[in-house]
Amino acid sequence: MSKPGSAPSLTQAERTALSDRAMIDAACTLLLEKGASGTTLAAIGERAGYSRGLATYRFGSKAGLFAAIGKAVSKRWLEVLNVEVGVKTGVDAMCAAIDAYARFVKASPDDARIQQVLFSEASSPTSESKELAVDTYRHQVRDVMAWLEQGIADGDVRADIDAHAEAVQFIAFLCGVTHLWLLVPDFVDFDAMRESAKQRLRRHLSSTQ
Amino acid sequence: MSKPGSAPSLTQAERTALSDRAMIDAACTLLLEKGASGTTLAAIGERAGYSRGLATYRFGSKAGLFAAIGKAVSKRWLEVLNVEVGVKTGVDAMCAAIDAYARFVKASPDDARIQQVLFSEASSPTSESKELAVDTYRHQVRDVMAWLEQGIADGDVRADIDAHAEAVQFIAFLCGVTHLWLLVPDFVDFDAMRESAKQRLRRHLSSTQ
DNA sequence: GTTTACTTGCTTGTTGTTAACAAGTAATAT
DNA sequence: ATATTACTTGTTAACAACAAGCAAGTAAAC
Repeated sequence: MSKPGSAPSLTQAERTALSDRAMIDAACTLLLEKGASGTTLAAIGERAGYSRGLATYRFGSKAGLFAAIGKAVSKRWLEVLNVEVGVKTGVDAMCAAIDAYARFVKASPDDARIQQVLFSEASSPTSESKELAVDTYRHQVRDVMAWLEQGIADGDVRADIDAHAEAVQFIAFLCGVTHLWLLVPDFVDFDAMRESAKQRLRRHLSSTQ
Repeated sequence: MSKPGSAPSLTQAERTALSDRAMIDAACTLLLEKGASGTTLAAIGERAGYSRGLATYRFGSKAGLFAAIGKAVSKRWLEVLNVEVGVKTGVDAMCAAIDAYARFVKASPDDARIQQVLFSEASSPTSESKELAVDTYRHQVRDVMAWLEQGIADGDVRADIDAHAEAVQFIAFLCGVTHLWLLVPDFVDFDAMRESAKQRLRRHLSSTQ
């Protein structure tokens, strides 16, 4: 509160929060435009209105910044998922997850694109974002597995399935659809896919044919 | 045939073929070890027994070399696929494709890994290998679609499906499974997945329940 | 209330690595 | 003998990462 007038007069904590956010926003824009390897730390800092060195200074490294972005995006997706799935279990929960994902991609396509770009990098043997991707997938598979096991316990899901294998295949399906959608957008119509995928799930997993 | 003894005395064409192969082999080894971004052109040339500059000289650029590798791997996969599918159509052809893929991954895991690493890079907006990946996927979807349409014509496949959407989902499923397998190998058991996936296909697509 | 010591947010200088290209050399083909 | 070809070495520009520095802010001492 020392300088009234021109300067906004922020506390130091507010300043870092502001510049962090500005750089994350800039990084997202550049990620969508030029991809991970085409995005430079200098460009991020400068587009955010700061110097070329700030991004490294704050996030330690390029991988550190990308990890922060990946974490934020994953968090937003999990919120959408939790709202849609709620307390559902079994095939209902999986169908809700499909709807949630279609909704997420429609409402926040940039988030979906960014997650896909960052997680694709994780395929590289030395990728530093590998851990985040692996943890995310592990978590998702565990959730789906729990839905299936509860569904079996409730008698809604066939008892002769391998819950883990089915969960992995379900997550793999969503991964693959996103991958193809990002690569060839006109190929994948999420709405057309939704009903077909849900029908397939029910036919395959429901105990009540 | 001028220098008997020490030098192997090869024609120029033989020499380039030899060095090209040596560099592609070296690049594959390094790709599996360190990923695409961790692999340097200098390391490729030197591991192949040549200078740091030869890889650039021959393939024009890093992307050019990777494209050559991607093309070679895709070609080998398509050969395996064609042998397994043969003249099958409809759901039978799709089941054969699943078997072929499981066989390919088991017989040539390195090929599968390399293809996955290279195609993952294609997710990047500025990727130069994007075109190859898109073409490959387009080709595969077209094939699956043709199988489905023939199956519908023959009365083996339900006539009320969207062949294109189903084909995209089938390819997406295979992409996703590979992606997860590369990222978390102990997660994905191709053999456990095979039967389940084939059963799901039949239940979903066959006209004869 | 003013001066002094310290912290913090950010910038600029620098280094090592890398892809890409250009210029060169020596072996091969004609 | 001359031209072509296979390959190497020199060089440049871009980049990530780090270190040193600067200026604005903050708190303590007098």
